[in-house]
Amino acid sequence: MIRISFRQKVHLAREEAIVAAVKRLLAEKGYDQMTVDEVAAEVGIAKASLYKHFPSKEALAAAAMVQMMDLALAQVATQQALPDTRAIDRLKAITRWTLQTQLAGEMPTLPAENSALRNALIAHRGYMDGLMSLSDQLGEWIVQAQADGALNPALPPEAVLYTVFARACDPVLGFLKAGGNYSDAQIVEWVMATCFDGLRART
Amino acid sequence: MIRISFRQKVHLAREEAIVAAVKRLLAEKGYDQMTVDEVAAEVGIAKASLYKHFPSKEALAAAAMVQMMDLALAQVATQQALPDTRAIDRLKAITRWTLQTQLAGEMPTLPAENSALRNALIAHRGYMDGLMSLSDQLGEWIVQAQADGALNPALPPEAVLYTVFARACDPVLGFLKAGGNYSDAQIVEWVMATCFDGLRART
DNA sequence: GTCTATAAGAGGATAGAC
DNA sequence: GTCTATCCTCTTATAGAC
Repeated sequence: MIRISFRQKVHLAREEAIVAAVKRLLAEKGYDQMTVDEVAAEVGIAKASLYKHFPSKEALAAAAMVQMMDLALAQVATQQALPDTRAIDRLKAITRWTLQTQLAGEMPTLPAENSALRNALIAHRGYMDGLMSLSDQLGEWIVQAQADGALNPALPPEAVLYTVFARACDPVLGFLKAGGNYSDAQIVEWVMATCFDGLRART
Repeated sequence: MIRISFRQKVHLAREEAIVAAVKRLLAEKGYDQMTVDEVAAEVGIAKASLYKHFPSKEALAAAAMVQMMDLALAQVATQQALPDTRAIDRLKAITRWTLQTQLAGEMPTLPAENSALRNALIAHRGYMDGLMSLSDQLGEWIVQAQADGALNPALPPEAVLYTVFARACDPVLGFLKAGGNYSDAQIVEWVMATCFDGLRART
């Protein structure tokens, strides 16, 4: 029993190492430019061994995306647990976490419109469940924040939701960071400001 | 002489057809997923003939990007020619054109962080000249609009510039369009609103 | 389950006839 | 300059020994 349990632990640890490598490479290069050879090299095992754990490159990427989804849901749960917090502040907290994660190079790029990965994710139950759950939760906060008069009520909640999601792949972060003139914290605050307050001056 | 001129016209017309096909495919699938075979098929010529006009896939894409840059510069010139127009309104007009173009499926996706295309573009004089010119012009408007009290003066002009550029690949447009519930015009106005006025309610 | 070696195929680029 | 046919590299995926 102990021996099997130990093997399972090793097995799980290896899979976690694989997913961690995929997450990093996905964030760095995107799905198309990430090769399975690179993943194997980064983990330090042979490519054929990778395929014993995951049946395809798509499955590899999907596992990484599911883990990101879980992290996002954990952030939501954290906000949920805070009492007496306004919906708008919860939304901002999630958005800030998203920006910080992307800036740290730990946010796998979301699949572009017509990626092969997109189809794999749509067919992936765990990922879609997470996405629905996340959308539902954020949707509630959005409606609440609009009722509170904190969010522009003229925008459909759907549009607000997508705008928050899109921060996960906002290229502005990378552009500003590439300049090298600003701290990560400063960049995050500026993008938060453009997102929630807009470019126009507030009177 | 006439014969040569005629041949040149045919040559130019063919190259324009090629670039048009590339622009469309680039907008539809992105650089990585666009194949040279597809381009040749869409133009209706053999792949080897394509390579008589452009030496590589990168050059093909660069030509399309240069044409988009020229279109953007033409929009800027149009705004420039309008007398008595506020800088903020010129910026908004350019942004709106960008959104409309993307929504119409005519905006080649900008190269992601580490694309092979990105390096080709950085080495491309015509593209970089256009980009500089565009940045300078928009930069002037941004500074002017901040001085007018129309744009948030706390944001570095750089951040505003990148935020406007990023509208060219904003996934929110595609998400909202995929829902099928809203007109293109409505979608554009909502994204314009989130961009300039932000998500928060204006008091 | 890990490895080495290799199949299978896509896709960028070119040779050479016309 | 256009075509057909081909080359060659890269990449996903698998076979088969251990």
